Parts: sequence; C-alpha cells; structure tokens
Amino acid sequence: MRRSTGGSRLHSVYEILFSGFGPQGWWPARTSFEVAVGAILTQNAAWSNVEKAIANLESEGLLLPDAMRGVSEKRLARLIRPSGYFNIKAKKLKAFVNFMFDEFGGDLKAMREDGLKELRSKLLSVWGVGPETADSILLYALEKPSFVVDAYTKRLFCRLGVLDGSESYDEVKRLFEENLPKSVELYNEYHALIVEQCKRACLKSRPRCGECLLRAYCRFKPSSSPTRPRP
DNA sequence: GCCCAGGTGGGTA
DNA sequence: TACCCACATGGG
Repeated sequence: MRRSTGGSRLHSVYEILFSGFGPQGWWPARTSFEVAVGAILTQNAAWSNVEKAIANLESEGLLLPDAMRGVSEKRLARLIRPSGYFNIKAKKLKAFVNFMFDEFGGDLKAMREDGLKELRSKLLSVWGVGPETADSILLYALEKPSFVVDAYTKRLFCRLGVLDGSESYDEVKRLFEENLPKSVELYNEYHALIVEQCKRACLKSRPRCGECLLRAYCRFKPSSSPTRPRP
C-alpha cells in the first residue's frame, strides 16, 4: 500500500466526489432493521435485485424483527429470491435476527449502547456477517463511525494508485480511518460517493473505473501528479 | 447466450 | 495463510 501519498489524497478525492455528485442521502431505507436486511441481501448482488426482495418482504409485513423471526426459512427464501443466493441469504437473515433477539432482545436501539469495537466483534461472530456487512450495519443502521470497504472502494483506489490490490480488508479500512476525521456523516457520505462514482464509471466499461475521477483530480489539483491508470 | 454484481463460509494444501 | 469453490437471480 502506498501509504505515504495515499492518506493525504483521501481528502481531495472526497471533495472531488462531493462537489461532483453532492450528498447521497444513504442508506435508502425506512428503518435501521431494513438497512441491516439490505446489507445482507446486497452481498454479491445488484441493488436493483435487492430492492425487489425488500419490496416482497415489505408487502408481507416481514420488515420487522418479530415478524422475520416468526416466518419460516423456506418462505423467507421464496420472498427474497430476486436478490440471488436466496437459500443462503434466508439462513443469514435468520441468523442475524436470532442474534438480535439473543443479545439485544430484538431491539436494534439496544445494540447502539455497545461500544463500536465490541459490537463489531459480535457482529462478525454471526454466521453470514463478514467485515463489509458488519461495517455497513454499524455505519448505516447503528450510526457508528466504522468505514465500509467494498469491491468499489478497492477498485477505485487501485485505479488512483493509492492501493496496489494486495491489501486486506482491514488494511484498507485502517487507511481510511487513520486519515479521515472519525465522523459518521463523513464515512456515510464517502462510501456512498465511491459507489456512485463507480456505478457511473463502470456502467459501460468496468475496467475504466476511476478514469472520470482522475480527470477531475487533475483539474482540481493541477499541481499534483496522480498515478496514471494502467492501460 | 454471456458476463457480472456493494460477499461469505467451508474445504483443501 | 492462501487459494478455490459454491451459492443464484436479473439486467446490459
């Protein structure tokens, strides 16, 4: 990881993204529980498919912890089918809801009482919750300052020359958290902006992700010399 | 018809 | 530790 130059560039990249796209207003959900459900359903899936699965759950009144706890795994799987991997994800949703009840009486508000480090560790112990899902729940559902790293984050910052692609999830997370103010609002907006940037840039040609940002970076900081994208 | 998407867990060497 | 693979739908 090119830490010596990468850290200071994180601020500039954020400013370019924010000035280009504006506030993103994430996460697109009505309740914290819906955020957590969405975080699990979006694993390796397109958000448009997740929306269909969430709409199905909503129409059946299952976007409530109690209701989801009571529904059969089979029925749950049928309803979330559009999000893909529906059998696995139904198990994951069940595991998460059981965890909520076992540890916090089914109340997400009670989860907020825990410290960030302890809570992240507990979430990672839930079957089906990996680091990205845990951080998404922490940041977007529980409003804890935990930076979310995803495939877009790695792809974009590799293109920008900040990462070389060999970094682990925790290394990338640490790079952002050590070089940015510990702010829920900032982490929320930054991750959402990265996703927005990549979705736009990747719409027609995924390998070129980051090119638009690189051009903006050159305009924004003409004195700097960002790493050239690989051919 | 082919490729890929906002991952994760389990198996194997 | 580091790979490899299964899990699956829907849109471009």
